[in-house]
Amino acid sequence: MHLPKQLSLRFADALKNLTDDVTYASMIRSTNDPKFGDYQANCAMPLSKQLGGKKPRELAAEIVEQLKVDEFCDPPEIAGPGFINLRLKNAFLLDQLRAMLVDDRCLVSKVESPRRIIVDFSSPNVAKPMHVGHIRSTVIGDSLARTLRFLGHEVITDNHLGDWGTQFGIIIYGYKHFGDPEQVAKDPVPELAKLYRLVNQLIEYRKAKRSTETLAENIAVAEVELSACQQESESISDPKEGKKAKKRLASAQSKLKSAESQLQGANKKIAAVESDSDLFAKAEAHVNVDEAVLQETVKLHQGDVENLRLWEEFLPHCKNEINRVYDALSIEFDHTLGESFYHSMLAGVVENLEKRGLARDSEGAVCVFLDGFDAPMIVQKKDGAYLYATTDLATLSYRLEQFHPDEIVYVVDTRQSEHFEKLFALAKNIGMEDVKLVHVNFGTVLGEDGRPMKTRSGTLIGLEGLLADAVDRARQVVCNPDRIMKIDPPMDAAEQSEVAEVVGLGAIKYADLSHHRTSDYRFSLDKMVSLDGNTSAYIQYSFARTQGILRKAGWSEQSVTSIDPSICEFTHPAERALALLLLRMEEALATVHQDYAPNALVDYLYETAKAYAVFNDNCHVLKAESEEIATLRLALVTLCGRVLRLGLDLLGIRVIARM
RNA sequence: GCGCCCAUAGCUCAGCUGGAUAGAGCAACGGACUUCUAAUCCGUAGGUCGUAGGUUCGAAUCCUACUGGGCGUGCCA
Repeated sequence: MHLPKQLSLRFADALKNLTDDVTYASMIRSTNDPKFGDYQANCAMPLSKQLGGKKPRELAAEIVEQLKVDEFCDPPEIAGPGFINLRLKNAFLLDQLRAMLVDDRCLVSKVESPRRIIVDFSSPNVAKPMHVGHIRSTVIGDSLARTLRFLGHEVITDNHLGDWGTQFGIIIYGYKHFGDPEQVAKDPVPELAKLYRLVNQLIEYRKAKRSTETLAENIAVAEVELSACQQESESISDPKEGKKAKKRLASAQSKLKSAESQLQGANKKIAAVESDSDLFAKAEAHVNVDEAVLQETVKLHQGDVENLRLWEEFLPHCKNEINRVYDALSIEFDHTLGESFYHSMLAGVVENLEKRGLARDSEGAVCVFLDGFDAPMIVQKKDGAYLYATTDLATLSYRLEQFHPDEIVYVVDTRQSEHFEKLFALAKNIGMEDVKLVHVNFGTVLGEDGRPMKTRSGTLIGLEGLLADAVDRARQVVCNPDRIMKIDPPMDAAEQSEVAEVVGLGAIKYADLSHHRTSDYRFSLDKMVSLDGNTSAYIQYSFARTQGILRKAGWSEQSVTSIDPSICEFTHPAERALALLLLRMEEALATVHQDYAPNALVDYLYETAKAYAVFNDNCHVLKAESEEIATLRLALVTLCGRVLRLGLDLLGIRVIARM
């Protein structure tokens, strides 16, 4: 049941003598103050302007005259400049609750025309240590896939694993030069991670060494520029010119600052290596490490026997590593077709582009130049290696052939926006027009200091450790003796562990999903597991309370199937407020789909849980004024539990019966 | 240089295709537990929605300029 949609159909009828434009009929939204009813129609004001002459309030009166909503609403009221306020009839709300009790979809209807949608998400680079930044794509993508599927679409999930890139060149190089085969065989995952970090550090060191001279020059240039700007701004008397000079001065200052911090960063990397004699010796012995790593990668791609063997040996271990994280997060994929899967198709992609005259040689690389973009899309490097653009093109055509999707959703970091703009533009150029391609971008995870957490720099908290931390924190709260003694029958250790896990993992997912996907957000473990405020624990706790009441009342969820027929009114505003929210699940899910934004569902669940808390405080079930009223309240409790569980499930978050 | 994104309460963030008095949470202060689980609820306080213009009945939302920050910008992904 999507109430605004139902109402807008009625408005479309009422407006048909005034306009053909259906957008007016759809201008219905929920009110932000109950005194204006439940929903408001805002069409009268813009329409009066469109039609000219007629006053908005008069037009509103005319619309109301034509409007037939009496089975849903009390008589509409006109307010303010021309708002039409709609208040749902209590009898209607109660009918809907009764219908909802015998509907396992919480009255959320399936879409009329299901689409086949591929959701491409998570896609980590295996062999690189995973950190908190990787969790966004995974959690957002999983939630979108679940939601779209529930809405009735045919969803195919695919984890486009980075299993064929430079990181394997790094590991192979590390293994060949620094690896201890016995150690690696015994304890592959941490050993390989160690090798990755070591070689990466050597590469960074080389880069830093090479860059210091240029960086120093940059600083010198910036200093000269700055002093010139200073002199200039002092000598100018004209206020307008002075302002401009001031601006130039500020710009020069920030340029200098940025150059200095770059040099500082480089020096830090250098010092880290040179202060460690063993590391320094390695760095000296591997002066060409970056070039050599690329060579290893090229050899792998060209089918070098040794490198291919190592890749085959290492890959399963790398997959195990990330699969442990997926297991912990209860995330599954229909397909895991990594980059390596497409390797044999890449040459064909480039050939095809060349044949069509879309790609051509430029500075030794094969490039596609697209209208509206300065930089080309490089599909083959001058050393012959392919790039992610090539793989993405191969992946796209494979998916079209294999799955015939109506839509492909890429849940990928917003920093890759330009790449996807190019990819989508090129797809259009080569005739892939029938499929809707969507880049569901998301913002950066920031550290506590507000700086972006970058993949390649600094020490990062491992993802697995982070999940364990969250569960531990949750356990401390769950096992708080003061609380746990109140629970009857007592929780045994196994149940406590279960609760800790569900709450801890839920906290991490919820924290991510509660922010709008496009905004950067500040990652704070303390906050998300604090279990105060807008957190998963609050929703999970609300759910547990619904189950507690059912238990106490001696009812199972399935056995609550009706509200006493004599009930035709609410007995408390909190009952009505909760009932209305329970009927708005579909609205929330529609927004999730429309904007590919799970935070709309989070907001809805939080609102609903808050309404439930108020209801809980004011409306006693077991001590209700009459048995009939008890049936209404029991129904609300049951339905609220179902809505919260369903909503959390669509976020990929589990619930427990008590906590 | 060019392109994209962001700027909302002390802090972290919402704010739906423009709608009525801009909302939560945290932190602060004051209340409510012989409880269907107080991991809760009620109340108080906190804002020139970065600045300046524009569009109109009406702007946090759309347009322009500016300020400040982030990201990207030919051979990583």
